[in-house]
Amino acid sequence: MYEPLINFIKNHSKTPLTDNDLEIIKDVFIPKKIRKKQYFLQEGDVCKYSGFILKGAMRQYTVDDKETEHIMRLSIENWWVNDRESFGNGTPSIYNIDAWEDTDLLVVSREDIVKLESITALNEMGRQLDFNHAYTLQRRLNASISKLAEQRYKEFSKLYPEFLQRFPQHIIASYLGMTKETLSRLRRNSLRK
Amino acid sequence: MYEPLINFIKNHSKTPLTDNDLEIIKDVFIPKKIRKKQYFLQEGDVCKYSGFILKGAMRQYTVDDKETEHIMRLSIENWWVNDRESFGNGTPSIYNIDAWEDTDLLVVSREDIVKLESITALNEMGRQLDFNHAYTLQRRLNASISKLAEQRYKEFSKLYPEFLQRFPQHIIASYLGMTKETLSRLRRNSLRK
DNA sequence: CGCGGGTTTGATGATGCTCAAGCCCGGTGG
DNA sequence: CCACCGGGCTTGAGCATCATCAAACCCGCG
Repeated sequence: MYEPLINFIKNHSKTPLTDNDLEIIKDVFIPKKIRKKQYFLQEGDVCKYSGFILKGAMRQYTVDDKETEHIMRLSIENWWVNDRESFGNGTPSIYNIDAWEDTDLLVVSREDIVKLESITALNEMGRQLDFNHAYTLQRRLNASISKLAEQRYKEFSKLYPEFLQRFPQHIIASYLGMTKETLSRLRRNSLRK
Repeated sequence: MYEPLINFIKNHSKTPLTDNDLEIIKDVFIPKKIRKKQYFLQEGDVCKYSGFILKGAMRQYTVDDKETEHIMRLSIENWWVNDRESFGNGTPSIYNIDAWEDTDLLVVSREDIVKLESITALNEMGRQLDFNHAYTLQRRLNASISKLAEQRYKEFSKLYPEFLQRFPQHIIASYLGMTKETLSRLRRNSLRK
């Protein structure tokens, strides 16, 4: 059950994991199940857990004054879920995170995170993830500012084909910063060509 | 001359700097002047330097097929300039960075960065900066996806009043993902109220 | 004085949003 | 087995927001 997590850590750090590290990890990461539509984190709460997805799919989003959801992040197997900022600083989150499918996680709590500080590989992985995250956001922001809806969709399809399978179109549309209608029309037009 | 940099590091880490650390820093960070309009980094090149601004103002941007510039980041005194991704990985950058005003920097080269690895405070600072960066991008992306031009401008003015002084409106407009005309009209309308 | 860079204004049009309706499909319960 | 329902997808009409293009203006500076 811990295999996927262990592998992920190995793939995202140079430093190998000692047996002792493994002990700690298995001790600190706890299995957790979340049913479809259940919240992992609600706006206004502090993000108490950071989770690694073993199976399932989740989404992170804000809700505006018109009750419209804006998807900030989608996660499936072998991805992490949390609000880095809230989890890191203990401040209330502005995001909601919920399960789009029934999901199995391995989670660490904020309190237990100190127990992991001695593990070099995990620190490296953390840096790597922050780095990737910033990079992804930068690309997305750039696309959002400088590209048309159709180009954004094309880039997305190339980059994350798995997501197209897992999430319905209205979710993808929101992730891309457009309405489901626009996405629908745009796909029809692409097909015609 | 190294004061601002030293202070910045102190303010962004818990670990104090030893005398030896200071030695290394003064050895590795080199003063550099960049004249207005000169490039610090050009699209396609590897970002060889990471710089800390002592005085001046710089901008980071992409240029699209219509020759339009899209500002990704603005920096003034006590900010860093670099393309984190290119500098970190040695890959060609997709960004341009140039000086908007005559600028004084302290720069580290990619080769010299290893000499800083032993300095705990700098590592902490690095994490902190990546973290802040990701957080800023997330807020910006969220705004870009879910808010109207006027709200984006208002948030920006509150968050970065210094920038309004330092950069002309067409730069701010580009940073906010709108045209200078839109920004101009929007300001007129806000005043009327 | 003329020039360059920045800002403003107006007219027009593209892009994408809103709202409303209909369709499709799989699941549920009578 | 069928009726119904909910969720998702599509389509159309009208509209808001914002971009584009072109012109004029403003002002500091050589």
